[in-house]
Amino acid sequence: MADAKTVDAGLLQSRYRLTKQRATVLRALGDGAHLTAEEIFGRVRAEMPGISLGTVYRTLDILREIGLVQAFVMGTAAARFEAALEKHHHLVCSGCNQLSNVQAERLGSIAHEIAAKMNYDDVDYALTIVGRCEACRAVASDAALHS
Amino acid sequence: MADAKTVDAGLLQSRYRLTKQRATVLRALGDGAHLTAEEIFGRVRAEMPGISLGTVYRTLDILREIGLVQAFVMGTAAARFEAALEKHHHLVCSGCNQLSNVQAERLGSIAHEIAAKMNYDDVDYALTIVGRCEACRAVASDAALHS
DNA sequence: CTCTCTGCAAAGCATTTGCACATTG
DNA sequence: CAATGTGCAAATGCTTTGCAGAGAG
Repeated sequence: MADAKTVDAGLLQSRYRLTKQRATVLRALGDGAHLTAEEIFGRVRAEMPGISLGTVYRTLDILREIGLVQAFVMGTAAARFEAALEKHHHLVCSGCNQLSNVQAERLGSIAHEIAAKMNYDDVDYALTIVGRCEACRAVASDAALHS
Repeated sequence: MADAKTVDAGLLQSRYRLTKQRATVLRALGDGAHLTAEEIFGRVRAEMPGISLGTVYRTLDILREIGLVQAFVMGTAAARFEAALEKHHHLVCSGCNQLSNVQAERLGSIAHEIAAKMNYDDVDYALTIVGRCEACRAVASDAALHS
């Protein structure tokens, strides 16, 4: 959905300017990680020491608006951002908050059906699955033994 | 999933005490509304003027832990809470943030399949559909005409 | 050259928390 | 009574914003 080439093109085609900061923020998400704004700030600062956290937030907001970045809002903790590659959903561990990407092709028709029934258009959808990962399960049963 | 009776029972069976504040907060959500903590605070204060917002937050947290309340985290805005009645999902308007409940029975098997594949247990899932409601669509096309 | 963007630092806001007193079971 | 819960108010932490100077097209 957005490879290295479409990244800059995406900005150029939008009403936004292509600046070093924006390109760098996008590159920071290039490895598909789910990062907080602060973590992105850290990565970006490595090659652009003068950048400010405010700019990172502003940039992420723009990139999200254009569709190049996807945000995942955690409960209380900081939101996590990732490059919008292919459509996917999220599996979160209730114990350690580990975030994984998962596919769910069959979802599209379900979501669109529901939206149509309610007379909504411009439809998008996101499935979040919450569960306990293997590691956290181990820790939990371990704790039970020692109590 | 939680009618008037199970409400108090839920608290009693838990490791938490049944206090007036907790019962009142639960009652405030009795009509199925999606309310922010501040709005709940307003409702509760009507019949319990001395209650504090901090207590509302603490109570909502407990009720969520017990499973009597479901929280829906909006992007930047305040989270919205509702009584956990039957399993359902959310349809949000991207224009006005109107939040509606929708059913999606077919989702369960999909979510569990995915979680199982990743070796997660204790699975829950939530589908959020985002779209533009009829009213906002009308406003948008209206604005286009006048530009 | 003009319009947009950025850095900086301060503000905003939802939510959390420490502490002393009140309540519950 | 002992353990929990509550009110109050201050603190926290993520995110946003106003402003003046810098940079893109």
